[in-house]
This record gives sequence, C-alpha cells and structure tokens, in this order.
Amino acid sequence: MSGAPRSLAADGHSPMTEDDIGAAPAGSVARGSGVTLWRQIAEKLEAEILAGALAPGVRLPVEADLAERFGVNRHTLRRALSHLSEAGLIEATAGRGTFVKEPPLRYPIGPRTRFSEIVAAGGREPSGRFRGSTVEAADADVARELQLAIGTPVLRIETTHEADGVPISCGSAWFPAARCRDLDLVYEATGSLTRALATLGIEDFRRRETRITARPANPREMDILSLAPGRAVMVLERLDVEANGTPLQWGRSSFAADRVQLVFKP
Amino acid sequence: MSGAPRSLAADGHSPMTEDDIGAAPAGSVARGSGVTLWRQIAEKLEAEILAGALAPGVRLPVEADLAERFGVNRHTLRRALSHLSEAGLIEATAGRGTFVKEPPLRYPIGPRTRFSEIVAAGGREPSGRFRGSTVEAADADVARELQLAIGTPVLRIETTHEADGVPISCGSAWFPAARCRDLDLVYEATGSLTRALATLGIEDFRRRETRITARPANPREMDILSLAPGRAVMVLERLDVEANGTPLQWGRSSFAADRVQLVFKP
DNA sequence: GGTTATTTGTTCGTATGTATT
DNA sequence: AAATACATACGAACAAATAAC
Repeated sequence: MSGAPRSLAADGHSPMTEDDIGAAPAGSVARGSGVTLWRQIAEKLEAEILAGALAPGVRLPVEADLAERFGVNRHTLRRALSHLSEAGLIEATAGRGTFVKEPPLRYPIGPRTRFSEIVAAGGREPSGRFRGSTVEAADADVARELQLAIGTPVLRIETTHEADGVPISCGSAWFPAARCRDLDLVYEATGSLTRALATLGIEDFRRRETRITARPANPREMDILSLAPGRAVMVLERLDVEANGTPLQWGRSSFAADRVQLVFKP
Repeated sequence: MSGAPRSLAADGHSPMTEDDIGAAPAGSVARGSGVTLWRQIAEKLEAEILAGALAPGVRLPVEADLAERFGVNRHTLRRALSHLSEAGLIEATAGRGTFVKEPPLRYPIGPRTRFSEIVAAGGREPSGRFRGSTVEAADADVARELQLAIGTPVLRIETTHEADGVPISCGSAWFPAARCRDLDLVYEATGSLTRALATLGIEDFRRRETRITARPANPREMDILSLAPGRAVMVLERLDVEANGTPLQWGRSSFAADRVQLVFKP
C-alpha cells in the first residue's frame, strides 16, 4: 500500500532539491518557473491527449501514481485533472478511475444524411435503438410541420442512437400514419429507419430543413444519455420530405452536446 | 441512493468541537447531510446574491472570516468561492478582496424565430459590434484551420452581435494578417465585415464548413450575453474560403442558446 | 451476494508565495 | 516598508462509489 513515504527532507518544505525524486521521468515540472505546477501538469497531459499519446478511452494512472510521477502532491495533481475535466478532455468517476474522453463525433447535416453513414464514417459502430412507438393525434406542431390537419393520426417512433455503445442522441419522429403503416414494426426489426422506409417503397427522401437550439439537459435526457447534471443538449428539429415534396417525417432529437459536433457543409 | 449516512461526526476527527462556534449564526452547514459542505456554502451564497442580500459590487468578508462563519476550513470555503467564481457570480483579486459581480440581466425573449435568418446568414448582419482586435501568433487550432504554420501572425477580431439591443452572440474571428492588413480598422469604422473585406478587394468568399457544439456558458459569455448561470451556449465554428479555396477566416462564436434557433436549409 | 480492495471525492491542518493596499 | 488578502502547495485522514473476489 504505497509505502515509501519519501522522507522528504524535513525542514518543512525544501522547494526544489531535485535529488530525492531520483527519477522525475516523463513528468518534470519546473518549480519556481512562474507557471503554477498544476497548470504545467494540465498542459502536459492535454498535449499528450491531443497528440494521441493518450488515446480516447484510455484510463489514466491513478491519482497517487500520477502525483508521484510529476513529483507533486495529490492535491496539485487533482487540480490539473479538474481543469482537464472542465475542458471536457477527461472524465473521472469515483471507484472507477479517470478516462480520456472520446472526441466529439462529427455529425454532418446535409440533405441526405443517414445516421448509420455518419457513424460508420467516423469509424464507429452505429446502432439505432427502438424505444417505443404509438399512434397519436397530431398536435399543432406536428400537424403544421407535416402539413396535416390537427388530430390526424400520426405514428410516433421514439429512438436512441449510439456509437460504439455510447449514447449519442434520443428523440422522437412523427410520420403520417396513413403513409407509414407498420413502419415501427419494420424499424424495430431491422434497427434501420432507412431500410424500414425502403420496405414501404420510400427510398427517395431528403432533408428540407434543420433547426438547432440548445439547453441544459432535462432529467429524462440525463438518464437516457448518461449526462451529468448541468450538461447541455443540442435539440435538433428536422423535416424530411419525399421526392415530390410531401412531408415524410418531422422529428426532434436531443444530442449529448459534448459528444457530438454537428457539421454543416453547403 | 443516499442511504442515510446519518452517523456524522464520526469523531475520531474532532478538529472542531462544536462548542467553539457557539454562534453558528447565518451560516450553519449540515454535516453528514449527503450534500458536500462546499456545495451547501456555494448555494447559500448564490441564493443571497440572487436575492439581492449581497448586492453587486459588495465586498465579501475575507475568506478566513467566511470560513469561520460557516464553521469550515478555509479550503472548503475557497472551494465554494471557486465555484461561484466559475459561475461568474463573484470575482476575487489577490490583495483586494472578493466582490459580487453585476448580476446578469434577464431578457424575456418572446418569439425567437426572428433571429434565425440573421444567424443562418452566417454572422454577417449589420448589427455586429466591434469589441477589439489584436495581431497574435496562430495557435494550433487557428493554424490548422487557416492552413498556416503555427506562429504565423494572424489578425483576431472580437465581435458581438445584437438584435433589437439584445445580445445574441459573441466570438472571435481570425484572418491571415498578411492578407488582411488593417481589416480591423475598416471593420470598426464601417461595422460591416463584408464591406471591410471589400475594401481589401475580397468580394468573393464562401462558407466552407460550419460546426456546432453546445455547452454551459462560461463566465465571460454569461457577462457579455447576459446569461444566467447554467444556461447553454451554442458554439459555432465556421470556415470561410476565398473563391480559389484559400482559407480567409476562421471564427468561433457563442450564441445564447435560448435566444437563437439556428436554421439550416440545404 | 456480501465483503474487501481500489480509486476518486471531501475535509481539515499548515506553510509559503504574491499582489494589493 | 508593512500589513492584508488571495493563491498555491504539501500532508493526513476519512467518506463514498465502484470493481473484484
């Protein structure tokens, strides 16, 4: 259990007698350089993360070891980690450890973006998960967007999306029930909306508009997306139309803001 | 969760035998309540600030006194202050003291779709306000986006944008200094980036990419955009290129997420 | 499935540095 | 120049969450 009290010179402090460390291997912090120790450590770790030496998902050494490596007190080391955590580069959990976070997934928004292609393009394993479906009466929002009369039956499908098992987004999409009968069943079976629509003979549709806002996550989103309180979600509303311009689906999804980067190219 | 620890005290510790406080006047923190001491203190102080009991500009008692008032160690008190400082509610200066900052104003914004076109147009609307400019060495981000060597001189222009007097966004844009000499002066004079660029003979440029993330607002954004703590900002990164493909400007702007709806049409 | 070990999180104590008044 | 007040750093102990046995 971490013996080696390291004696440390008594004399209260002894700011820099580089002798007692002996190693000071990769982590050598310059005491009295004008830059605080915790900032030097934070910058060093950040550089390693950005350079890829500390790959996403990698678990950092435990705090005690890191502190020893840098030759500082655990408090000082923790302050550096706290800084990186606020910057979104790492994530610490009591009892588990500290991990380098995945960089935000680039999520291109275009006329024909499909989730599976986006994620696959990022080299990750996509999975859409079916959470449930209902047939309900179109409310004012849905009716306006889908150009239906209020009260028209619409099929609502609730989904979540993951990349490599990490939840990315959750939300609902509404379809005209008459046009999309049993779409939910096929979707649940295949896990792919694109394929489910194809079975209905709908292969050509495109994004007509995308609207984005953001706000702190609500409890439901915190649960589904595994978000800490106070984190932000981007709320993306989208309208897809068929080739002839008929509204096909209108949806509203919440994205974990620190795991996704929405990308628009004209 | 929170399975009633309720043992508290635990003795074996006893640095402060509750007798010496005697008073525990306004500040009484509940030890062993499941909520950390620093958070209780932070919330208490925040409530006093938001309620107006601690008016803007008021100087807080010195840390030692505050720590005594709450019956905690100065470290614990400082952690609470640090939290408030990050949230932008207070500001501490060594040797001077800790002061309550001016409170963020709340702007009730009604229909928000008004601003969408402004934003979708790419931040070139005429209501931009010049906040300052500097010539600095390109850091890694700027250099990569503008395809310059790290350290190349770049012109940085800081702006805010308002609509009907309500702050909407703030951010910086970077230009190759060699290409855009005195751009800032012209911009400050005209208030229009498009016109300023035209005086440099740059009339044809286009948006190449727009990236969007979101996160809780930081103190600076809370200040400029008059945001309450915890509100979200959308961070929009954009790259403009000249007709021949040469990067012209790269910028990063923060939008008050609840006042703006970004609309993208393919 | 309960117990133990590991690891992060919180708190108090103390000393010293540095900027401001 | 000295006192004041925030800033940084080291040390020790315990609490709480998680993982491993």
